[in-house]
Amino acid sequence: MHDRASKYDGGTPVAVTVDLVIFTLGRHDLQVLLIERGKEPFEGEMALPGGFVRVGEGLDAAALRELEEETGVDGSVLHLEQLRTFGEPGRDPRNRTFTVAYLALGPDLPAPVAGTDARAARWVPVETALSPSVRLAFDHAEILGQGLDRARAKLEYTTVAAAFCREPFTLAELRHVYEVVWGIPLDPSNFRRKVLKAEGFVEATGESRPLEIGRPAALYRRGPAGLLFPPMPRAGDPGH
Amino acid sequence: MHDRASKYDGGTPVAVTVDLVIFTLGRHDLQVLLIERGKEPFEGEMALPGGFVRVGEGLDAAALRELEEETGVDGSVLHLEQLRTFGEPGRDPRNRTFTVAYLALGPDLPAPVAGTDARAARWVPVETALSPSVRLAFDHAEILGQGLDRARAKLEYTTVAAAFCREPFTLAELRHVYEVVWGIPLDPSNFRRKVLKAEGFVEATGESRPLEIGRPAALYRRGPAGLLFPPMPRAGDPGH
DNA sequence: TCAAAAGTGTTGGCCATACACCCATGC
DNA sequence: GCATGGGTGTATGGCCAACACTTTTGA
Repeated sequence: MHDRASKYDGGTPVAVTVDLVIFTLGRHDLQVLLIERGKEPFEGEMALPGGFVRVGEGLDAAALRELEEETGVDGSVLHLEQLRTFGEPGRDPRNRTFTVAYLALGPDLPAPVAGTDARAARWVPVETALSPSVRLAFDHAEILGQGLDRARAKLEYTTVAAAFCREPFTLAELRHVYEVVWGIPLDPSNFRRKVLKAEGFVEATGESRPLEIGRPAALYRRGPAGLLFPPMPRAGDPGH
Repeated sequence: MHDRASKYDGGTPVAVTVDLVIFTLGRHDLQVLLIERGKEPFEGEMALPGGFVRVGEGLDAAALRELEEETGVDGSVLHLEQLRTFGEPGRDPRNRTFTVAYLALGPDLPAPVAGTDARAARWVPVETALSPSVRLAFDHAEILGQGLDRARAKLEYTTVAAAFCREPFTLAELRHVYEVVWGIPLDPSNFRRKVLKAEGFVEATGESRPLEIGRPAALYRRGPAGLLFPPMPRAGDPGH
C-alpha cells in the first residue's frame, strides 16, 4: 500500500487509499486485523490492512475488495461502514496521501492471508495494538482508536453487536459482545429483557443448544432492525 | 471548485476537494448556505460551497479556510466536523474527484460573500434545497441530506445545539433550535429540567432579557460540556 | 386611570416507564 | 453453574396545572 502515487496540482504527488479497521471477537478480548508491512515506508512495522483505490472504483467497493482480499470472507455477511478520512500533509513520508478509513465487524473470521505487499497478517488484541509497546505505521494508531470509539458507540444505539455473532447464537453470546467491547459486565436479566423487547433485534429459532454445564440456552438469529431504541444502557446510571 | 485536476495512476485525473454543509437558524426554519456556480460543470446550478485542498494543507484546515472565505466568519465560534467522504467514479463528469464533506453549525451568520468561482452565495431553507424543485450540482443533494441527518442526530447526545445560539441566549431560544431542526414541539417544562440538570450544558449569567411581551427570560451562556447525558429525548416514547 | 385579559417564562406535581439490583427456579 | 423469569425501588420524562412577570385592551 501507499506505494503508487501521481502528480497533483502540478507539484505534489497525491494518492487516495482505503484502510480498514477490522474487528472480531476473541475469547476474552476484541481483536483487530493487522499486517506486517513488506515494503517501505515503515517496512517491518505493523499496520492496518488497506490499499489504493483503483481507477473507476468507488470507495465502498474498494473497501469491500480489500476486506475480501485480506480475510477471504464474503463481505456481505458482516458490517462495513466508512469511518472518516485522514489527510494530514505529513502522514505519509513520501507523498501526499489521503486515506479513507473503514470500520468492519465480523464473527470469528478465517485465518487471514498475507496480501501482496504484506509479509504477514494476523489478529491482535486491540489492547495490545494500542499499547505503547506496539508502533503502528503512519497514523494508524489514531485511526484504530477512532474505530474503537465508533464501534463502542454503535453498540449503544444500533444492533451491530449481532454482526459479531455467528448464527444461530445465544443471548449470552450476544451479551458477551457488549461485555468484551465495553469492558464492563452487564446484568443478564436486564439484558435479556431489553433485547427481547426491542422489536427486530433478534428472532427466536425455537431451538436450543445444550451447554457443557447448566441449562441449555435458546438460540436466536439476527432480526431486521438496524437501530436499537431505547438504546442499550452503558453505565453512568446509579440505580440507587 | 472542481476545476483543477491532476494525473492519477498514469491515467485518470484525480483531485481532492472539501465541500461544506453550513447550517444556520432562520426564523422558522433551518437554512443552508448554497452558491450559484459560475463555472462549468453545472454552471448556473446551486451547489454547496467548497474548494480544492491545497498543497501542504490539512483537511480540517482546508474546511476552515473555505468556511471563512465563504462566510467571513471566524470559524472558532461555531462547530465544524468532518461528515464523510464521497468518491463515486461518476460524481464529477470530468475527473475522478474525491470530496471530503464537512458539517458546520453557527448562529445567524453574516450575509455570505460570493467566492471566486461562484456567482452568488445565499441562505436557502433546507426544505427548499432538498425539494425536487431545486437541483443541486454533483452529488450535493446526497451530501446535504447526510449533513441534515448528522445534525439531527448530534442534537440528541451532544450540546451542539448551543452552537446555533448567539450568547447570551434564553432557554426558549435553545429549545427553538431543537424544535426547528427536529420539526417537532418540545415541552418547555421538561426541556428546562433536562438542560439545567445536565452539568455543563449551559451556565446562568444571572441576568435576564425583557421580551416584547411576557415575562423576561433568564439568560445563559454555553457551558464546557460537549456530550449530553442522558440524551435529549426526541419522541418515540409514549408517556401513557 | 385602573382593572382585566393575554402572552410568555418559570415552577411544581402526578404517573407510566425503564432499568439497577436482587432472588427464585429449571435444566 | 448457567439460563431463564420475576419482583421491587429509584429516576427519567410525558403530561398537566399553577404561578410570575410583562404588555395590551377596554371601560
